[in-house]
Amino acid sequence: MNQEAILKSLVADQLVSDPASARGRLLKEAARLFRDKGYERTTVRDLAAAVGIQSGSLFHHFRSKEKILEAVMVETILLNTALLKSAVDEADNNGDKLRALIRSELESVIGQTGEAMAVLVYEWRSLSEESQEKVLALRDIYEQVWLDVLEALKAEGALSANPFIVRRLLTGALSWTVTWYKPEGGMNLSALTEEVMATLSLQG
Amino acid sequence: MNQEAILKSLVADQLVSDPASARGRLLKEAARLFRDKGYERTTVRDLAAAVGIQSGSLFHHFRSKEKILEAVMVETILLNTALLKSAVDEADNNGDKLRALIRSELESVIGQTGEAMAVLVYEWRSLSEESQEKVLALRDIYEQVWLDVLEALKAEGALSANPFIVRRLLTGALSWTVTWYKPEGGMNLSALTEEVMATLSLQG
DNA sequence: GACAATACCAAGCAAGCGCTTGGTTTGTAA
DNA sequence: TTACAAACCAAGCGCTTGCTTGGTATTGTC
Repeated sequence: MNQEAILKSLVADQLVSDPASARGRLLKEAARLFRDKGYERTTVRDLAAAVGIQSGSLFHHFRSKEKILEAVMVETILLNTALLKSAVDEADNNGDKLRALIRSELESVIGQTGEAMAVLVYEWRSLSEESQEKVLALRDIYEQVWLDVLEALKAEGALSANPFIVRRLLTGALSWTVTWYKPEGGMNLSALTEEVMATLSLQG
Repeated sequence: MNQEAILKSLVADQLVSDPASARGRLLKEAARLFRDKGYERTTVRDLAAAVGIQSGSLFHHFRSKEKILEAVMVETILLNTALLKSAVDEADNNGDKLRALIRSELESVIGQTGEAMAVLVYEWRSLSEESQEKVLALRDIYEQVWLDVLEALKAEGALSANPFIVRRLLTGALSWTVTWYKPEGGMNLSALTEEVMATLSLQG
């Protein structure tokens, strides 16, 4: 299943907002603004202006500004978990599975959902505690996909370090790419993926 | 030269505030608050209360709230560049130099200056453009220490990936430790350093 | 074509924000 | 003791914030 099909399936199940709907467009703009200016610096007037309505009208769609942040995070993690699972399922050995995970996460961070992924990583503190728990539970599912592959690699001797530690180091390393990676720089996603594999000394 | 001596030397040169002075204590509290709540969520009233003065009195010490953030960042990077250089100078082969760099950066991120380091990494957007340039110039000096060692490792064949990319991946990986590493968890700094080395497949 | 339900606007409120002001206390040195 | 600067306080100004309110278009359904 390709990315488009996965998105459509999630929209059909009402797990993710249709990007064409009013709600979906607002979440998209919110992700962009939250990443560019930060959640706190982004005002409800900014959000409203980005979709061409009055600030008060926002509260017809969301109970509060924070609920917008929560929705951005929840929908992003649901979508990317689905994409990650799909990617890993298509590979048939653990080395290729790891490569697929790295590439999928890089795509999430750098591509379409990049703005929302950055928000997910860097605006954590702005969530209320209840929202944090909700997002955390979803995050655990995502992380388990990674851990299954890393533990398999460890078991077959291809990895010498602790899988939990490796995953945490990779989380930081991959999410940080959003601050420096520019596709125009001459290095495409495949090449970047291979550089990460090489850094782990796990070539082809 | 140990950490204490390096700090004293920087204080003597007036590059870093004495942690015992009013200014030094304010910067310490500011770093803690900025990390815990974020720069935007931290009010000048919070900052003032943390050192036991009225909010207006802050502006006797700093022209604006943003100048406080700038000072936290500038002093942190100056101190940690000095610590990093000192650490790398004490090792005598490139493998050990890399180990020293990793350990030094982990100490910066996790130890005494951890709060300020987190601010340096995650509150970038809240700086004015002029302040960003000032901090960026200092950061380049810090980064060059890393690049010298990684390029030497590449030249001697111990590293297969691109040194620039490796450094950027490590920046993310190491700074992210602040979100998950707890010394009480049973793993000390030396062990974590070795896990990072192992992840790079560069053991002892 | 009636009628809800949904989506939106225009106006503004209460609270909190960074920062300023005018004046007082504290420390230092002749 | 006097002189003066550095450090601080008490009060509050002007502005922005998230959000509310009461009302008006727009849309979908039978």
